[in-house]
Amino acid sequence: MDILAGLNPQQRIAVEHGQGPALVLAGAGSGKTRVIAHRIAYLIGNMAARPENILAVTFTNKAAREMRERVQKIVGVSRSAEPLISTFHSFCVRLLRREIPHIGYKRDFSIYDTDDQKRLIRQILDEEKNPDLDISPREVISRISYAKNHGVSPDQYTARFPSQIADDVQHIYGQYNARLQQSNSLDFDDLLLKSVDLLRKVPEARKYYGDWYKYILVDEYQDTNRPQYELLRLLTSVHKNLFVVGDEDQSIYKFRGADIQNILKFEKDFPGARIIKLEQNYRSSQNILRIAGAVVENNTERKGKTLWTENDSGDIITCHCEKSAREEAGWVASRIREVLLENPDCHVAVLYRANFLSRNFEDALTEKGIPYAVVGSVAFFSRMEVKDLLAYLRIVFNPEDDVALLRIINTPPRGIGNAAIDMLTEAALNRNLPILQVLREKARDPQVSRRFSRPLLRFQELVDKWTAIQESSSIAQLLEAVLNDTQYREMLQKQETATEAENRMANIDELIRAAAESEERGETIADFLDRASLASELDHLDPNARVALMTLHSAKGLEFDVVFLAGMEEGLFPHSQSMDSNEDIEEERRLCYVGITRAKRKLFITWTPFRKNYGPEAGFASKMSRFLKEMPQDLIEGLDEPDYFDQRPQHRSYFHEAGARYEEISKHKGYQAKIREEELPQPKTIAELKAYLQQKERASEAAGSGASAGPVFKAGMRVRHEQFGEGIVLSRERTGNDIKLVVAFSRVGKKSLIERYAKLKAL
DNA sequence: GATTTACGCCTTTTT
DNA sequence: GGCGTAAATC
Repeated sequence: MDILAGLNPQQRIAVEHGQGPALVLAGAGSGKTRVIAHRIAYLIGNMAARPENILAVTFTNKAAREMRERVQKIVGVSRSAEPLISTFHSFCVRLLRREIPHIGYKRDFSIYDTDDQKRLIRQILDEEKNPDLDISPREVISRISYAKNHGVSPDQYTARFPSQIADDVQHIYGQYNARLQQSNSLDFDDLLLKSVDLLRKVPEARKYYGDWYKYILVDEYQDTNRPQYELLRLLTSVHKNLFVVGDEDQSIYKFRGADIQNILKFEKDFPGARIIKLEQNYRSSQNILRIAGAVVENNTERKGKTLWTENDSGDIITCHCEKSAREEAGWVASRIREVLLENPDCHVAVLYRANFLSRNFEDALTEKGIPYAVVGSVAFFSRMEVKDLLAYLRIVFNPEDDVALLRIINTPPRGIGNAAIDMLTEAALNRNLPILQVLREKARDPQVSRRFSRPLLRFQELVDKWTAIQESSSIAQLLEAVLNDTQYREMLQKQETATEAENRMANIDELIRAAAESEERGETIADFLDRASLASELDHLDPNARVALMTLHSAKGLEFDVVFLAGMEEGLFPHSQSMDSNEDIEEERRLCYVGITRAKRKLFITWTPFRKNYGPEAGFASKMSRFLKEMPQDLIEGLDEPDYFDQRPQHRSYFHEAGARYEEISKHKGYQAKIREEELPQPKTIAELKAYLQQKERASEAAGSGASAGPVFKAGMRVRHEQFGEGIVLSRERTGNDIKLVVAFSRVGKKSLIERYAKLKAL
């Protein structure tokens, strides 16, 4: 196969680029994967590069796999060396499994995913025993990750990111890092950081790998973060052959530390870099490209390129507004049915801003009998039973992995209760030892009562047994041994409903199959665990699925004949938490651009003013997304806001009210913002809204008055509860948006109740 | 120690 | 409104 055949002039220039750094600015659908694949082939075929000296980095496993297949198609499958095509994270794991002893870890380190991180953080928070420490593990994790990605160590934290909780975060951050190291474990961020660390601190390693990888190619360069950038710098310090492909208009991972500046100032970072723009789009119709371009043009943080295509102008874009999220989903499902009836081979995607939106679409599609695949709901490797079994493998593989140990120490129940676990963790903490080692001691300690030590000893013997057979048996066999010895399946049958247990057993079988397959490929237990840690749901997307449901983020890099962009409302898209700064809005806009440009032939956009929040309705009507208004209006049909009253006579009362509320409330500018802030419990009318706000003001004067009409309870009052009977109010205080009452009932004693829900009667 | 009940958090996006 | 973990209860 001729490597250069079928390439357009710009693609060809990129593929034929010689030595030195190069930046390919590739718009959506302009063939960037193609360019990388062909360049790899070109390096091997025309520049006499040895395949094993080539490293290509992608962001997802799926992209890596596809790249590998494409390269093989062009150069043919060679039995000798192949170029290394992998994600940043798996490249780092590979590097570290060989070299990490240089920086004080053991080769069989564990990888902690978000769930493991959360467990560790929670453990640390518990040990602090400090009631003033009021931070959620989630918050801590995201702050630690942010710090790590910006090269800020625990001792620099307060100085670099001052805030009210900085001291607490700094302390926990330090603890967290120490505990990770003690458990011989790395989190996702560490995989990159420790790789950088290694190459910095160990000149021989830097020289070796820098020299080894003569050509490095990076896909989706706009999404690289700082550690990734540093890693690339170190790896290219010898040959300087860094070839990156990216599109600043598709940079959507700022929240994960991606720095759009990496692509914007590439020429500064790598002097003499050649810049190549790919502007011809092969994917979408002209109309789709025009609206995509019109949206992203509103951004300032971009280099600017204009996509063009030889494709037809195509269909007009269809916008549709429904009266509820359910009906929005129903409408989408109906259109999908039409599309599939017309062309059964059509690939359709429903794209949304946040995962929780998938539910309505799943229901609607199921109702209409349309098969679909969801990306990113509950990932296979994060299912409870799968994680349990992997934790067993981890503890055999890395006996210092405390998080894995604590996960399964009493699952299934084996008589090691909370008291025993507390004793072990405390001793381990005091003596800086892995919990398993302390457990070994306590299991044989004559001072420990039999009641505690016997189960410990039995558990230890099991672990020893598995460790012993690990040498001689396959991963699948080891898993079977664990399942038998622990009676894990029996536990599921006992604890779960029949269908649930069956489901989980099927997952276990699937895991064993995956283990067997992994072994067939010649992988070790470490490879298998690494794969499980770094796998993502996207990797399992069935390419034959006609209808795919996923977030806009997951959709990057994919294409579909027909795309539905759902939930196009202010507050959802752009998301309310990304509306404060222009920088955030620009990222949301890029996300919108990504969504639009996934479509090849036809784009539908839907929204609803009356989406439910957590169950209750939002309490105000959402407005159409500003991004809709940025699109050329002549290319879209159905943009006008419909009249709800006439369309739905059968729901007249409800929608009359909702519609009236919408119109009236939107006239009162400023109220909307206020409602948002205070999370008003559903104002039904403007009068009620005003009453609420007035009452609120009075309340702030005379601190602590009630939120809604009705009797106001005070300490000392006698009250009656439907279930608990009569009692006396002891105290009344505000907690968040609610009023909490503590009432002493004569029959059932002291209870705390939420005033709004308790249905108390004054006596 | 297991089963039941309460509450708290969630809904931004992920390797 | 729903799920998972933490406390309360048996």
